[in-house]
Amino acid sequence: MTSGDPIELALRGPGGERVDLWRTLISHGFHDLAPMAIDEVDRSLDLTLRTPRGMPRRVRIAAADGRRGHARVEILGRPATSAASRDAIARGAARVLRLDQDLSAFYALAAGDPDLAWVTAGAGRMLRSPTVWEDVVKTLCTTNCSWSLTTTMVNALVRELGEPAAGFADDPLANAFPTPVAMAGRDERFYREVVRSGYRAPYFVRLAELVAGGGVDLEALADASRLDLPDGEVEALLRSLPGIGPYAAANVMMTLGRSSRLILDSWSRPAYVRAAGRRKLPSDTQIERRFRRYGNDAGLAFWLFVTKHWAT
DNA sequence: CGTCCAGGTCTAC
DNA sequence: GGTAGACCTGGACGC
Repeated sequence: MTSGDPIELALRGPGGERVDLWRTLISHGFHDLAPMAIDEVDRSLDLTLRTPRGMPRRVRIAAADGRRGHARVEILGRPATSAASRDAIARGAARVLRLDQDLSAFYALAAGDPDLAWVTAGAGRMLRSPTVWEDVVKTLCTTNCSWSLTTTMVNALVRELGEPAAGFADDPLANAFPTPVAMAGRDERFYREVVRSGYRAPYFVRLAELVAGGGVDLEALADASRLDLPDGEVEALLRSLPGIGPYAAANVMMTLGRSSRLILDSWSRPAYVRAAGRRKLPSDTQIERRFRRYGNDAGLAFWLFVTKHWAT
């Protein structure tokens, strides 16, 4: 094997569960936000990963042809890399696909639910960003606005403040997502006038300063060693961040593999009504009751319930 | 042209 | 603790 060969990842969960790669890539809308880019024909996802040293690298994740149950991670732009960079890229890709998450207990429950038995074929991994920071900022960009404005804001952040990926100098939307330090270097006026973030501008400034200054360690929330931390504490920490309320906290938590909270918003509520074949919108409490049997995975069960049709 | 509202949150009662 | 009202932006509508 040379340094330019694609990296292969076995698509199996820690409990031996099946992993549906495509279903994972389209598990929620963030695959449409820069620097990620989905190709629905090729069924591949491009994204940009930082490496310990050197420029960020652009990679493409797709099914490995000829090897069932494996994903291929191709390094784009400048394929040749050091062993350390390849290792970082392999770990980054596995992290984005959530291959470390054990869904076997959830699948055991879902198998007995006629509405959700289908998920045991490999659904339920929520695509996540290379960093918790990126998922928090992007989630903030989804609050109280249309998806097109979300795209406008994220594109501006990546284009203006992200570090170019090796071999992609002419494609600013392939830049790595900006670091907290890079975002802390801009003022409220920049976020209003360039990013078009409106009243969210001061949130971006405060959030970036908080994280860049070490006041909050978001990345620790993804550490396996912190899994003993109760969901309530994680939620409280997220809710303490500027602009992060109940919806945003639940959304970030699901990317952390903490899916006890239902993501109830103006999109998911009507989606539930359609998926359940109901005529009118039930209260949030009624919806929560339907998924209570899933315990700490209630939010995941709800999300899969309302996005079932995405796969087909 | 104006009004409404999108994958909400914050502040002030 | 619960609930109005304000809040940027831009696309989709109705007039």
